Amino acid sequence: MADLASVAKRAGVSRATAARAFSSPELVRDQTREKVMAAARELRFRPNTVARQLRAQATRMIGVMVPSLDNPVFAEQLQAMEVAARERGYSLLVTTSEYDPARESDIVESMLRQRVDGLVLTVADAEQSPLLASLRRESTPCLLVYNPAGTSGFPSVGVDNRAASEAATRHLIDLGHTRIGMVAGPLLQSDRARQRFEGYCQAMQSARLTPCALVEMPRHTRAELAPLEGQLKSQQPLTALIATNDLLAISLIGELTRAGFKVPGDVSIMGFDGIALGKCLYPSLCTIEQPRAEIGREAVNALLALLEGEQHAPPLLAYTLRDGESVAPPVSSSAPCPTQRGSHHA
Amino acid sequence: MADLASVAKRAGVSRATAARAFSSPELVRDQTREKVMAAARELRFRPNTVARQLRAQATRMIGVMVPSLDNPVFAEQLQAMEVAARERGYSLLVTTSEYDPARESDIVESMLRQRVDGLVLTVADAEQSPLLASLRRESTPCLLVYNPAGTSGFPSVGVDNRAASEAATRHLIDLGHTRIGMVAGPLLQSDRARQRFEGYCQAMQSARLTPCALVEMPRHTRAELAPLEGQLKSQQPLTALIATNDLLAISLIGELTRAGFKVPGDVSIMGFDGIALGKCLYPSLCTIEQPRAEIGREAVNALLALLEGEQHAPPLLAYTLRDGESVAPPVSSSAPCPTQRGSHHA
DNA sequence: TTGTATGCGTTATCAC
DNA sequence: GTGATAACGCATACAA
Repeated sequence: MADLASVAKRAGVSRATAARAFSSPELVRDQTREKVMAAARELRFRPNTVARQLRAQATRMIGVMVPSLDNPVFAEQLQAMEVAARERGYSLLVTTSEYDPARESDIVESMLRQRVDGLVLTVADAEQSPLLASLRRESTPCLLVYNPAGTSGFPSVGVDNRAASEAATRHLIDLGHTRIGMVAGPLLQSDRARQRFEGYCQAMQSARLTPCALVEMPRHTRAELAPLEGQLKSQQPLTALIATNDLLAISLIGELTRAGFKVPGDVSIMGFDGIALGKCLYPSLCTIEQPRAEIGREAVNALLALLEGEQHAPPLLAYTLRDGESVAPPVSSSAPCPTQRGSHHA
Repeated sequence: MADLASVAKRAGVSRATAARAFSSPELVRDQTREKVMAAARELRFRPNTVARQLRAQATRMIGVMVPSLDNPVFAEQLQAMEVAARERGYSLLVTTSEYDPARESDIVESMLRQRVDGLVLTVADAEQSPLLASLRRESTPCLLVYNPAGTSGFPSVGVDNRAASEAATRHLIDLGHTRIGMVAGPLLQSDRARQRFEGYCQAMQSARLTPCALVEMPRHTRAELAPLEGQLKSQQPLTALIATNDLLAISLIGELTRAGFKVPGDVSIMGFDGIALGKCLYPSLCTIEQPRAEIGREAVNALLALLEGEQHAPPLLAYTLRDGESVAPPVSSSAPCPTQRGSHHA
């Protein structure tokens, strides 16, 4: 491919002038610039970003690592990041970690070798992460997304998971539920799942209710009924469940309905994340909505601010309790309803 | 950041030797290599990929452009691509076009400047694309995903949309449906939506049934009932609908149910794409499953084959008809249902 | 306003 | 086995 030198020769100017015609057109006489551009067109010249990156010691690339793109929460955030980054002239190098610490480290190492200008990461557990520990010794700016800031030392973009989960739980309590459980993915592997459980416990205790043990599902995006059997079929069955993410909640509704339970008649289901699809279902998913797009945009903005040396600590973003048809007051056990249950509700 | 020169100095060897210690260790004496590695560790040296890319005239980066990450179909494909690419030492530069031709062109131009080794694109309409036309003049290998190969001149990875849609329609016909409609996103903007409509018409005609006009939704990921009112409330209402993508199908089920229709009792709904979530719902989504992960992997493989000069034309991949609870035989119209509904819904 | 010269960090070629 | 050197394509300090 043609390079600046050949363009310069063809235009009858020096390499420096040809270069300027592209990177600082205002420094070059109109007529000269036109000559250069014409030559460039004829040669189908295309500036080589790699060379520019090497020369400039900056890539205008952001390294992004998310656990998985199979969860719309991350895909929706990434979608917003890409738009925001492109607007400001940055590109995204995108990777997925599958929550695997070894992969996390490999990925970040390769991104650092690629000399990305900054990193936007979502790790399994920010508190326990050896990766983040070693990253603190690097000079590449780094931002966490969804991970609570905690003690990691890195700024973080996201909502207050604990408070949000507490609000979700309180919402159910306010509706009259007393036997509320929480369902999570495997291993409680993520810091946010842990915080969400804490928020739940907090809300229960504040209402003088007894938190149930966390129910762990074998996969973090698809629910099964087996681990819940006991609590659903007991004398005092749970009347509401909170899932630590929407995918879990949605599949829980599916499984419960298939098994003959009414949602929300027999059991109310609440999600967490606010993925777009939740609004389109019937019953629509009642959930804590994290502003995924705003999180993505703010991650880009905050990172670029860091790059420019500002100490712009990103604020906690606001979550929203999105009401939905998957939640209703519990059917009063004192008034066993015959045919119906809350046909609608608020 | 430390460079090879400083590592070399510290190790008491030449730059060339230091470089060899990394890129071709076998060419260097064990003892020398150890010295180099030690120096590298002490200086926290990290090879600069950008310099290597410039020198090698190859980036080991693949430029990926999808319409949107808000549709799990693309996110799931991308997830698989990322894993496959990483396995083979490649990175992904990811962009979203929002189906906007101007954006498509900008994006590809910037990726070519970045000297990606190859492109994997999903465009709105491969037949009509000026972008693809101009891309044919470039030497960068390019692969289409989901777009039918058609006349674009580029190899393409995906399923036979026409045949798949025909199979979907036939499935409904075989169940006894005769009044079947198709629902699509706005503008029929995508070549695959068009093919899917053709497949539907083909199947209808083969069965001596009359295809209905395509129903266009204002958004391509969320259905509304208004455009369907006529066909659902007529004397001879439709008994089955095929959506051109799963998100549309799922939201259609939601809206219909909310409006008092039974799915599949009153109307059967069939999707297209096979996103993972469809299996978790109740009713589970009957759909044409495209092998998203396989498509992603095969896209990477086929592109890398192209890079190595092989003329590995990727084969059409197999779709699957995934059965689901959203589809059932039509209720015999000779037995008009009394209790009927349609009580609400706009 | 334009030209000259140099360096960004690596690797490949050629000697030794 | 190892060292010296050039080249990848661009942008800038400095001189004219």
